[in-house]
Amino acid sequence: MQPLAFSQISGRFISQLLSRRPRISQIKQIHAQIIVRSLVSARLSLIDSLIHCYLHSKSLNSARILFDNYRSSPPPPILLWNLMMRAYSKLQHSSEAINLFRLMIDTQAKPDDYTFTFVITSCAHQDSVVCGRIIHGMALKNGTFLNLYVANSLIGMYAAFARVDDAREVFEELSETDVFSWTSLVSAYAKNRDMRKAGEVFCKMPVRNDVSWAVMISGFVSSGRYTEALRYFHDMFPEFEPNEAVLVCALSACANLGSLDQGKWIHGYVDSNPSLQSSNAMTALIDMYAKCGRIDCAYRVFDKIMRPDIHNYTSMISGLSIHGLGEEAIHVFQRMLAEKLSPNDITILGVLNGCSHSGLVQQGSSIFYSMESSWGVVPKIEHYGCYVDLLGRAGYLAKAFGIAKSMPFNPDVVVWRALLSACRIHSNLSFGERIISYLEQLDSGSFSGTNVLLSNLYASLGKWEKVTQVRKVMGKQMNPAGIGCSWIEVGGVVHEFRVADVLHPQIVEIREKLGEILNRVGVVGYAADATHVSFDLNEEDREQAVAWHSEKLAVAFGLMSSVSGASIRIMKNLRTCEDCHAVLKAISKVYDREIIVRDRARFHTFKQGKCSCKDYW
DNA sequence: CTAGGGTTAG
Repeated sequence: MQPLAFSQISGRFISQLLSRRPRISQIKQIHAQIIVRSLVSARLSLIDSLIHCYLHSKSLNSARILFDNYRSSPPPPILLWNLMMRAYSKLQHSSEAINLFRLMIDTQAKPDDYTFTFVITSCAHQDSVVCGRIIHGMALKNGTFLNLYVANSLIGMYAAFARVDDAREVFEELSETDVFSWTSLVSAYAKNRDMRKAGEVFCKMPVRNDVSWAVMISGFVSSGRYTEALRYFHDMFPEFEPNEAVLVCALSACANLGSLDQGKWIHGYVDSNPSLQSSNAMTALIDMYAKCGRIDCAYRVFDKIMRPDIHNYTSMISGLSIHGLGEEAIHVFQRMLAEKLSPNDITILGVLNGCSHSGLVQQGSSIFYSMESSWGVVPKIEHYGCYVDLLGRAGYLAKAFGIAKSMPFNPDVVVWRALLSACRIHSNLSFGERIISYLEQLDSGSFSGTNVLLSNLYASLGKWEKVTQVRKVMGKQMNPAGIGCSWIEVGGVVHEFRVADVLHPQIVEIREKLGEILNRVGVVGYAADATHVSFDLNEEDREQAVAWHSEKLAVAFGLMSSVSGASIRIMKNLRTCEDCHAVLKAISKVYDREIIVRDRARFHTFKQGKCSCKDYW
């Protein structure tokens, strides 16, 4: 810390010093000098500047103490109230900003347009819309018409709560609008998962900017419409350069689609723009590579980061975990601890997940039981779910069940499913049926995922009449669009396949190729298993449906297009069925190809007739 | 030496 030279102190000199926004250590020295030399009474505005500087250096408490002293007499100017509120809202202390607003009203100070914009922005971060509605009313009473800034923050506030009608109402009342008003309205529809309406408003916008595009792209990503997200991403060129937020969203879309080629292209774009090389972008790149099956590339991005932060570490650890590299995940976790970085709840979820899939019961248990005392992370239900999964997979069914029953949460579908899955792995029918009774009591919406597990449990025990029974129920409940969907990326284009698909333009050739594949794998002993396929079809159509199963179509297309030399990557969103597993093993052997399948968040690598994943079937 | 300082969307 450089001591300041205070030989020639005057109020004017201090005022000049403060106007240069000094660092916190210097602000404190100046503050001390103001007190020592009793400059306060001579110059009240020095206190204003001092508060300003404390806020600038994010020392809210110091600023607040000065502000509170100020409040008695004379009253602080509106500007200071506003600055305090803005600081609270910027630093995510939205409740404190609202408290201050209340205090302001109580002390008869009159809020202005700035006050309203800051406090309404804070209301957007509250749990409920109630506060925002009240303050909306006050803003209306305060002036004859709504200031554009105030109105825009109201639209943004209603957007945050997905209250499209309220947002629209404020928007319609405006006599003039700007890009903020429009973007906020688009954001309201996007938050409400209504991308059709969001798109309509987006089209009507008189002026768009990078944030408007970002809102659309992130809206598509959060409603799971990744292909459309990438289409918008491409459409924004060359009119707009994507900013960091857009790239992170686009990378997330690539990660979810397994779209490695497009992900690589974005990586190149980031590499050539130093301004885009933020921590968030690195985190998204690591995640993208990991989820596209390229843990080696993820590692390379991670290793280039000078001082990885907690988010970089978290995505690296989670990436290793979904690749079944539990030991490696723990290794990176320990490296992170050695760097004096404290894990957050997601980091711990990542490590536990890694332990779970690698059978590291000791390490996982130790992390689970010490997470609160060591790092102050209170276990959430997800952590219990992960731990139950860890114990269950390792065969400690009774212990896992005990945790599920005694944890401080009511077990949810995820926890019961983890147990049910463990019952399947360890062929424990009696435990499985007990868990099913718990699952049925939960009465929570869709049971399709549960029924898949249940039917697989019965199948693994050879109880075929039970399998048929469950499949019948499933056929009635399941959304046909949500099942049996696989996709593969070839040359930057994602090709999607469904059971009994006829939509693909090259479907005839793909079908031919599939016929050839099935003939060749028949020789090494693969026989299609009709019990796991397309339950809503009649017996007659089953034989064909077996041949048309979505993963097979994707693989056939991959072989036809010679994807990435030796390896074929398929991404899918449903559990790999036994039949698919068998055919992929056979194909990897006959065609001498490496086939990587991503099933939800897990990778299975098929190589020379074997699968890397031990715990699966 | 006083005035001015401060706004909204992902």
